[in-house]
Amino acid sequence: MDAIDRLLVRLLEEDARRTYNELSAQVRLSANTVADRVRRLRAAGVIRGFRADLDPAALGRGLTMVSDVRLREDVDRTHFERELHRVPQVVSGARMTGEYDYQLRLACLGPAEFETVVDRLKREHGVRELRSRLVLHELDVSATGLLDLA
Amino acid sequence: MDAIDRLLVRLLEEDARRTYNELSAQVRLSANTVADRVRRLRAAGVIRGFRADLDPAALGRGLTMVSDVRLREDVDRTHFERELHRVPQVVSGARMTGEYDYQLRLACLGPAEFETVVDRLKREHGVRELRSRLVLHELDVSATGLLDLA
DNA sequence: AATGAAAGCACACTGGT
DNA sequence: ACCAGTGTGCTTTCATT
Repeated sequence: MDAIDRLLVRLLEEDARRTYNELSAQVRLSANTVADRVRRLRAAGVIRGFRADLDPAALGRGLTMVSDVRLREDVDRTHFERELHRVPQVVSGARMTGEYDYQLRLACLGPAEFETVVDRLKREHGVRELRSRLVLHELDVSATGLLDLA
Repeated sequence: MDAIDRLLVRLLEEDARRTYNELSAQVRLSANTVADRVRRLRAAGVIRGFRADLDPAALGRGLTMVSDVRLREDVDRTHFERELHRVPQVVSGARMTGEYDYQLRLACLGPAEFETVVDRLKREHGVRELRSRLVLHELDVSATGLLDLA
């Protein structure tokens, strides 16, 4: 994980579809060596994968809510986590310390859909309490931050 | 934005480096047409870009905190949002409704670094109050959700 | 919008320093 | 770890429907 690896990661973070050839020109190594390095970064788990970055709004999901969630005492967390992918509006989530057990991010068509999601989480997934707020807008914080101290 | 576009988006969401050739085999159109469709999806803003998905832990940032933030009355939100990228530990953020003004996600080396970030946000960025909790682990919710109703 | 043909590139191998 | 050469496969452009 030297300076060149960090540069490669940064370039792929900007545009994951850059060719090895293009990368090689930037880092002044052969395309071959670059491909090797990228494979190593993947194998090491630094790069988890390459994803298309989608705009929920452009897909009609203009309403994003962040919901803190507390589960009922009797529900199994592992089970909750496994079953959560059945609710398509849940776009991410994390277990957290603090007053609540999880924080979920919900991308919805509108308030009506959010309402059905709330009901569903309570009815089918053992959610006891739910504290939600609306995302007004996302900040773009140029994801290069992860590399500045790595 | 028909069913084929949705399938393409899903495939690129799984692996953004799939070739047009591979995609063409999946959707039973020519590679050419697939490339056209993907370009259109980009132009339409449905696909914002292609990103390498990095593991903060593998980069040494093993401590992720979620912090709700309230700004001092006198600070300009636009300015706050523009200057935030100077704090490399801030990996994402959003303006929100509710008791707090923003929610930030902070990827830190450890508690000591988090402490310096807290101080810096208060000293340099007009943060008045900060309510933080630790991310225990992220859930993986197979990001296909955005497409199931799109 | 979709297709096929063909030129130009990029990629994965192998082998070699 | 890095590089060069080679064959194969990919992307792109253009003409066509």
